[in-house]
Amino acid sequence: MSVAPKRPKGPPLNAMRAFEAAARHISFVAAAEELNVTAGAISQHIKTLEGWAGMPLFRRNAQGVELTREGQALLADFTKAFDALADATRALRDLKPNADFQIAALPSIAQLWLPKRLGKIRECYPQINFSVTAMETPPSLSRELFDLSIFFSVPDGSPNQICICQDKIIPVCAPSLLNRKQGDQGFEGISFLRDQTWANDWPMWSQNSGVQIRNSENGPQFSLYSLAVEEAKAGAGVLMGHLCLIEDALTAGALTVMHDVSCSTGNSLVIQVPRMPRQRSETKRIVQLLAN
Amino acid sequence: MSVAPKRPKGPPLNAMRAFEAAARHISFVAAAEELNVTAGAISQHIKTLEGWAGMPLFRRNAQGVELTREGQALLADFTKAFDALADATRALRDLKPNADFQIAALPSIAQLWLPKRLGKIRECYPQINFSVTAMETPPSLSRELFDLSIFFSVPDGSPNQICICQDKIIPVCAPSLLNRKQGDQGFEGISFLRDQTWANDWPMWSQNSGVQIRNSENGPQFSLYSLAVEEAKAGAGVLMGHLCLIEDALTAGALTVMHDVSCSTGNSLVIQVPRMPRQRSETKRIVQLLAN
DNA sequence: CATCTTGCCTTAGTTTTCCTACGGCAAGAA
DNA sequence: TTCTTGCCGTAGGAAAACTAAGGCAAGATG
Repeated sequence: MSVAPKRPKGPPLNAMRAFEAAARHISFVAAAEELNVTAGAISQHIKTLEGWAGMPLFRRNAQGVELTREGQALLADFTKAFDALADATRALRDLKPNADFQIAALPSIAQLWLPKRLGKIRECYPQINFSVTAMETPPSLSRELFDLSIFFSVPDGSPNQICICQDKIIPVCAPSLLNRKQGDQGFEGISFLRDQTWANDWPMWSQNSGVQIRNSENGPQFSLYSLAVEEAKAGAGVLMGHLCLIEDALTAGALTVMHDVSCSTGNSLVIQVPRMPRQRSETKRIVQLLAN
Repeated sequence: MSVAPKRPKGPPLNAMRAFEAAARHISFVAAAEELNVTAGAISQHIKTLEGWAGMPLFRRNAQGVELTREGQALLADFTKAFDALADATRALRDLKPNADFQIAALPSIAQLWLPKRLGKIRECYPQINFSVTAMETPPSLSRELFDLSIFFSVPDGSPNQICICQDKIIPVCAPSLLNRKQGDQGFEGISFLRDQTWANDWPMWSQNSGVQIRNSENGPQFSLYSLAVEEAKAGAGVLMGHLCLIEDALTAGALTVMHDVSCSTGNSLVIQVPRMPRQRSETKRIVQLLAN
C-alpha cells in the first residue's frame, strides 16, 4: 500500500481546454488560433494530457491529425464541460458594468461595412465600448466571448441569425479609368485587382455573366480586400466589387460599375448572435440598428 | 472603435476553479485544502477573478468570508461546469489501464482498520495499485478523483453508502495496567490518553455509562489516534477505544476492556462511493470485500 | 482582562507552467 | 521537382501559480 501524502491531482486545466479545442476542430492549428496561442503550445498540452492518461488521444498524420477511438469517446464529455464553463464565464462577464461589446467580423466587413453603422450604434450606447476583432473564420459564439459576429455565409434559418443581404459581385473601377477606356466595354489590357481569399470572384462572375475574361490573374494581389478597394479608387485597375462592401464608394462616386451584370456568390452577409441564455441585454437592439 | 488585435480572453481557468471551490465551501482555507494549495493562493486567484469581473465576489470578514449577491449568483453555474469537467476527467482517467484505485479515509481508519482488509483486496487485484490518502474531512466524490471513502458519519441511506458498523466506544488499557489496579474499578490516578479530534469521547461515555470521570484532561494528547493506541498498549494509561479500530488489539490481547459498558457515538463507519456514472468497474466488488 | 485561535490578507521570492521561435519532416499539390 | 501545409522537437524566456512568513481583527478561552 502506498499512502499518498497528497490528494490525487487531475490533469492541468489548460491541457484539457487545449484538447477540447483540438478535438473539436480536429486540428492543432485551428485550436491554436481559437485559443490565441501557437500550435506548438497545443501540441505540448496534448502530450501532457496523453501522458497523464497513459494513452494516445490523437493519431498524428503528416497532413493532419485524427482522434483515436479513445479521444473520440472523450470529446463529448469535454465539450459539455467547457460549454458549461463558457456559460459561467459569460455570467461572470455580465456582472461587469459596461463591459465591452465584442464583435467578430471578417476583416473586409470590419473595415468597409461596419464603421458607418457602428457610429450610429455608439450614439445609442455612449457608455459601451465596442470592440471589433477581425478574423477569417467565424468563432464559436457558444464558446468564445463574442456578442455578435458578421460574416459571409449561407444562412441556416436559425433565429440567432439575421441575413442582411445577398453577397452580389460586379466589376467596378475608378471613374477616371472608365473615361479613358470610353466606348470600350471589354476588359482588355486592364489590371485585375484581386483579394487573396476571393480569388474565385472573377471566374465566378465570368461564368455567370457570360463575359469572357482572360488573364484575370493579371494584376496585384492584396491580403486585405480594403486595400484592393483603395487601389481601385486610385485607378489602379478593375476590381470585382462586393456590393454591400463598396456601396459608399459607389454613391460617393469614387467607384463606378464597369458592367451592368451582377451575380450572387451564393453567400449572404449574416449577423449571428449567441443563443439566448448567453446573450447580453443590448444585443437585440444592436442587431436591429445594424440591420437598419 | 477600438479594433482589438486579439480575441477577447476569458479569465484564467485556475482562478475560476479556485472561486468555485471557495464559494462552495464558503471558506478559503477549505478550498485551499481541497485543491492542495495554500489559502494565499486561493486569495490571489479570487482577487484575479474579481479584477477581471470588476466586481467583488466575496465579502471578507475577520472570522470568515461570505459571498456577495453577485458571487452567490455565479456559484451554481460554476459548480455545474466543474462537475461536468470532473466527469470528463474521470472518463479520461478510466482510459488508463490499471490506474490507481484511490481511497480517502480518516487517518485513524487508514491506519487501524484498513490495512488488514486492503491486504485481502490486493490479493484479488494484484495488478491494481491501491492508494490511500488520509484526511480529516470527507472529500467530494463527485469532484475529486477518489474511488471510495471511509469515514465516521451518520449514514444518509443513499445507495452509494454502505454502513459497516456503529462506532462504539469503551475504555481500554494494557492488560498489565489492569492487573496492577486489580480490584479497583475506578479511574483514579490513571492517565487518560486522548486524541485531539476525539476529545469529547470521555465526557460522552461518562454521561452514557453513568460513571463519574474526573480529570479526563489528565494525560497526554495525540494528534493521531493510532499513536494513542500504541501508548495504551505500552501501558501508558487508559484510552477510550473505538471498537472497530481496536478489534485486532483486543483479540490479540494487547488491550483489554476496563469497563463493561460501551456506548455509541451516534456515528457509523461508512463507506461511500461516487454515484454511478463516475464509478469504475471494480468498485462494487471492492466494497463487498471491505464490508466482509 | 489578557491571551489564544481562527481565518483572511499582503508581500516577496521561488517554482512551475506556459508559450514562442525556429528548424525539421512527411505528404500532397503545383 | 519545389512549394505548401500541418505537426514535431527543443531551447529559452515570460507569465502564472504557489509558498512562506508576518499582520490584523474578531471571537473564544482562561
